[in-house]
Amino acid sequence: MTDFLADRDAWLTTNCSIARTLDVVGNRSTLLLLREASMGTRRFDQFAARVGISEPVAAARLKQLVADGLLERRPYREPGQRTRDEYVLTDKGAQLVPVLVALRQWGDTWAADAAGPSVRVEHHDCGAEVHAVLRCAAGHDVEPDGIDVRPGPGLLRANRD
Amino acid sequence: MTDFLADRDAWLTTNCSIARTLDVVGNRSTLLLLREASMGTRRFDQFAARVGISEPVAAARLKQLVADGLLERRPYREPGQRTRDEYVLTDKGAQLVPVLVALRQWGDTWAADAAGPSVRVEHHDCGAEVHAVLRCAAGHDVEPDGIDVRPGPGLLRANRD
DNA sequence: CGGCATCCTTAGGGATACTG
DNA sequence: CAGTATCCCTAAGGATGCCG
Repeated sequence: MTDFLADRDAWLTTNCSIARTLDVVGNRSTLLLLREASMGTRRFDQFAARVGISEPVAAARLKQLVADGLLERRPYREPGQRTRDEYVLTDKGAQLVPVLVALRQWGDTWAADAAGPSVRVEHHDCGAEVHAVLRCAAGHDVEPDGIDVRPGPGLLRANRD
Repeated sequence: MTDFLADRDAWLTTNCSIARTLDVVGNRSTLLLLREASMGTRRFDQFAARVGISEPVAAARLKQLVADGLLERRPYREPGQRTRDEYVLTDKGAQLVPVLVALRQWGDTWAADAAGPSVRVEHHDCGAEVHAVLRCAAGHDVEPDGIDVRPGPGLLRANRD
C-alpha cells in the first residue's frame, strides 16, 4: 500500500467504527428488537408482536443477534411449566443502550406525537429522566457542534505502512 | 378505541420515538452521509466517495435528508469560481451527533480494527476525547442497566381516551 | 408456544451512460 | 462538477402454512 492517502476515503469506508456497528445493528428491525430486549421483553412471540414484524423476520434477526453476541439464549422454567428459552441482553448488547436513548431523544424532540413521548426513561436509583449527552474526558459537557474529528491510531498506523 | 390495552403493542410500534427516528435515518447510507456531514464534508461527489455509495444513491439520500430538514442546501462561491451548492448540517441534523458518537463508541469497543480506532473525537475547546454517556436530570451518571422504562405522557393520554 | 419453509413484493443499491 | 435516467440484482420483509 504505497500510496495510502489516495485510498483514504475507501479505507475509511470499510474501517469506520460507525460503519462496522451498522454492519451489526444497521437495520430497523434489529434495533427495534434491541429496544424490546432493553425494555425487558424475553419471549419470541412478544418480540415479533411488539416490534411489529413477522415471525420469520423475527426468527432471522434474533438468530443473528445471538450469533453476534448481543443476545443470549437462556433456558428458564416457570414453576410447574416446561422449560423454555428466553432471549436476554448480553453486556455487549447492553452497551448499545446509549444509542437507543439517543435515538429516542431525537425522536421525542423532532418527531413526537402530539400527545407527547410514549415512554419515559428514568434513572433506576432516583427516578429522574435519563438523557444521552456528550462529555469529554476532562469532564466538560460538549455540544454537538463542539467536537473535532481527527485521525486516530488506526489511520495513522495505516499511513505509516 | 375502547379497549386500548389490547392494542398497546401495535400502538407502541407506530408511536415509539425510536421507530420514528428510524423512519428518517434508519438506513446505513443515510447515517453514513450524516457522519460525513458532521465531519465537514459538503460536496456531492465527496459524499458519494467517502461513504462508498454510487451517485444515484447519494443523490436520492441527500435529497431526502434535505426534505427532512437534516441537511440544508446552500449556495457558496470560492473566489474566482462559479457559484456551487453545498450540503450543510442543520440544527435538527446536528442533534443526531450523539447517536453517531454512541455508534462509533460501540464499534471502537466491539468491532475495532486491530490497529485501533481510525478516528478520534475531541472536544473542540480542550482536546480531550468525547464520549456519549447517560445522565439523569438529577446529575447522576447512569449505567446501561440502570434505567427503567415507564409509560410516558403519550401512552397515558391514549389510555384515557 | 416457538419457530422454519415457501412464495411473493418492495426497497436499497450498483453499473453505466448521459446532461446542465 | 453535480447530478439524472435506465437497467438490473439483492436483501428486507409480509403472508401463509407446516412442524416439534
